[in-house]
Amino acid sequence: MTKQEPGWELYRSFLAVLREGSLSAAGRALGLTQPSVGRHVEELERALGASLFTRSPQGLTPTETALELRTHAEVMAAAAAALLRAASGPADEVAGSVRVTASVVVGVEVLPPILTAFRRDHPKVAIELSLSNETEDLLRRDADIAVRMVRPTQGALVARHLGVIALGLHAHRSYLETHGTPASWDDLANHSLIGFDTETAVIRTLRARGRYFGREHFAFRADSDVAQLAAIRAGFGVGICQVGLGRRDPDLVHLLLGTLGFDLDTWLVMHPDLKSSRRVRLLYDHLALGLADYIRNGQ
Amino acid sequence: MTKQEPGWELYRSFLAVLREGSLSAAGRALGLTQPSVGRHVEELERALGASLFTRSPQGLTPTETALELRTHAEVMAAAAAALLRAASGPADEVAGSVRVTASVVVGVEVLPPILTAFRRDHPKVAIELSLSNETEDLLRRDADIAVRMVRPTQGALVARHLGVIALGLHAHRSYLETHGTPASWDDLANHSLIGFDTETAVIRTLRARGRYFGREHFAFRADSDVAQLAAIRAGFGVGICQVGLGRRDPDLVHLLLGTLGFDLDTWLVMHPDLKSSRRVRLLYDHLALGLADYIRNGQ
DNA sequence: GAATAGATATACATAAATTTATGACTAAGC
DNA sequence: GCTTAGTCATAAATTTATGTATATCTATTC
Repeated sequence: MTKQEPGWELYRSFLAVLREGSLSAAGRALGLTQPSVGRHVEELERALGASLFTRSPQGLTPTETALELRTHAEVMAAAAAALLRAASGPADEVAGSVRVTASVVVGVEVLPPILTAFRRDHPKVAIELSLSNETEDLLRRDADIAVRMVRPTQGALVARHLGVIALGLHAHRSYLETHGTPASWDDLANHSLIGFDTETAVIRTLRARGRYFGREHFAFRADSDVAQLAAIRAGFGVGICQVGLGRRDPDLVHLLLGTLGFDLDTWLVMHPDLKSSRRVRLLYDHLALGLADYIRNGQ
Repeated sequence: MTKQEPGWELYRSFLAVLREGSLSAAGRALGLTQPSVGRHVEELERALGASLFTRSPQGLTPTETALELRTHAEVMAAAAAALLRAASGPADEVAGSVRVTASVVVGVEVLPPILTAFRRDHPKVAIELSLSNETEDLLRRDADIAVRMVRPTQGALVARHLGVIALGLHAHRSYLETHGTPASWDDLANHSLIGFDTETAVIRTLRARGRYFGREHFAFRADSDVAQLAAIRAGFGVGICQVGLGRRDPDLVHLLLGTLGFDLDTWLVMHPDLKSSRRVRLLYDHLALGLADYIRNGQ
C-alpha cells in the first residue's frame, strides 16, 4: 500500500496556520472553522509522519520541520495567486489585474500619475500595488512587474534599464528661512538631519564615501523613505530624497547641488512568461515610458 | 459578497486533467473518480469565470486560458513535491530522499558507483534520479541537485564548477579490426558514423568549427546519448562519447586523439535554501568529489 | 455493420468532511 | 478575584463531496 499523497488543501491550511499563528485565526482567514483546520493539520502530520506544531492554549508554535516546509507552501500560494491573476482576464484582451511591486517612495510619489494615465487608456485593467523595500521574488511570481533599484541578479528575467535616479539633499523653504542654508557639507553638522534608523547597504556605501553621517547624527530617524520625505516637507530638517521629487515641490530646495554623488540605478523587470500576456506587456511598456520620463526630469 | 478563492484541490485536479488528457485518466491518476474530477473542473471554471476545456467524447481539449494557467499549476505541483521531499526526513538527520537530475549518460554511466558509495555511508537516504537532457528548473525545485553541462544562468543558485569533461571520437576494437582505423578527420567520411538525430546547440557549435558532420552523414542517428554509446560499444561504428567512459572499457579506442576540441563544462548546482538540509548538503559534497574524480580520470 | 473500448454526463445513495455547539484552559484588564 | 477574550479539543448534526451505476456518444476494430 502506497502512502497516498496528501491533498493540496492540507498545505493551504498548514500555511494559513503558520501565517496566522493559530487554528482559529487560520480558520477565519480561509473561511473555514477552527476544527476543520485542526483536522487538516492533523491529517498532514499523519501523512508526513512528522509533528508540525506544538499545541498550546495561546496558539500553535511551529516545529523545526514546519519552518522548513514553509517555503514550499509559500511557493504554492504564490503560484496559486499568480494563477488567479493570470485568469483574471483573457490574455489577448486588456482586462484583468496586474501586480506591480516597487519601493514605497516610488509607489507613493512616482507611480500614481503614471498608473492613472494607464488606467485612462485601459479602464478594464485592475492594478495591485505592493510596496515594500524588500525585493519580492519575480521568479516566484510574487508580482508580475517590479521596479527595482538594483540590477536584477536573477538571470532569465526580462529587465530594462531605465536610467539613474538622482538623489540629493533637500530641505523645505520654511526650515531654511529659520535655520539658514547650509553652505558646505561640514556645515550640515549644525542642522537637524533626517536619516535612516537601521543601517542598510545604501547607507554603508554613502558612509564609505564620507558623504553621510552615522545614526547618531540624525535628529529624525525613520527607515521608511516616505516618512523621511514627509519630514523634509514638514520642514523638520535636512534630508535626502530623489531630485525629481524635490523639483516638483516649489517649496523644496535642493542643497549642496551635485555633492552627494550617489544615485539609484533603476530597472524595470518582469517574468519572461508574461511577455505573452497583453495587459502585462502593455503596462510594462507604459511604466518604462513613464519612469524614463520621470528620471529625465530629475537630472 | 467576495468571490471565494478556489480550493487548492481544484488546481490539482485541473493539472491532472491537463496532464492526462481526460477526466477519467485524471481520476485514475489522482485516485478519484471521473465525476469528481469533472465537478472539480466545473467548479474551477465557475470560480475563474472562464472555460478551461472543450468537452468531447474522446476527451477534453484545453482552451487557451487553460494552457496559460498550466505553468502556475505546475509550479504548485513542483512545490508540493519539494515539500514532500523536504518532509521525508528530519533535516538534521541524514535520512529522507533527495532528487538529483542529470543527463542520461551521466546518470547511467557515471553516477551509479558514486551514489552507491554514498548509500553505503548513509543508508537511510533514498535517492531519486531524474534523467533528462532538458534542464530541470532548480528554482522551481523540480530537483534538489543538478549536474549541468552548461554554466548556470539563473543567479541565486549555489553552483560549483567541477571541471571539464573531455569528449572524443571512439570506436569498438571489433569495428576497427573489420573496417580499419580512420587516420584523419577526412577519412571519417568512409566510416559508419554515429550521431544525433535532431540538431542541438552542441552540434551546431561543433559544425561551426568544422569538426562534425551533418545529419545526413550519420549511419546511426539517435538523440539519446546512451543509445549512441551503446552503438559504439556494439561495434556499429565511430561516434562521440566522453573520454572517461572510453577509458574504462578496454575494448573502446579513442580515435584521432585531441582533434575534437570540444568539451563539456561541468557544474554541480543546488538551491540555496537546501544548504541547511544536511542530507542534501552531504550528497552535494559527495557528488562534487566523485564527479571531480571522474573528470580527472578522463583527462 | 455490429461490437468494443474509451470518453463525458447525469442521477442517486453513501461516505466524508464541515459546521455547530460545548467544554476546558490561559492571559490580561478592571 | 472576577470578567472578558483568546486559544484548543471534542461530540453531535448537517452539509458537502464522493463513488456507483447508467445512459450516451464516438472513434476503432473485426
